[in-house]
Amino acid sequence: MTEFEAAVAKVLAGLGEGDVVTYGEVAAEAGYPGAARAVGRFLATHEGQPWWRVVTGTGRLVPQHTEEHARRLRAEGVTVVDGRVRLG
DNA sequence: TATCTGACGATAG
DNA sequence: CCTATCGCCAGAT
Repeated sequence: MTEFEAAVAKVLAGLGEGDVVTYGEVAAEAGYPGAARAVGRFLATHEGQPWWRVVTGTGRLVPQHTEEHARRLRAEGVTVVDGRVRLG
């Protein structure tokens, strides 16, 4: 577990049910602004993380995982339309 | 150390 | 709204 991973995991742990953030937000909160891709890699390689509460900067769900992603978000009360989270 | 890859992001067309 | 391209960072080989 690297410092970067620990920081990201900590930010994710702070999320609650129905809460959604972007990769950029997570990276910035973790102290690594601009490392959005690294966040995605972390979620993709590490299990046990609330990855479904993380979406792209435009509200798009995780590519190639939109089905499972949308399903999990809906389960937490998040409105998903056409593979995207309703921005409000 | 060099090179490639990916669940990203912003900009241009 | 879409796709295409470049820039970004951290990890793996």
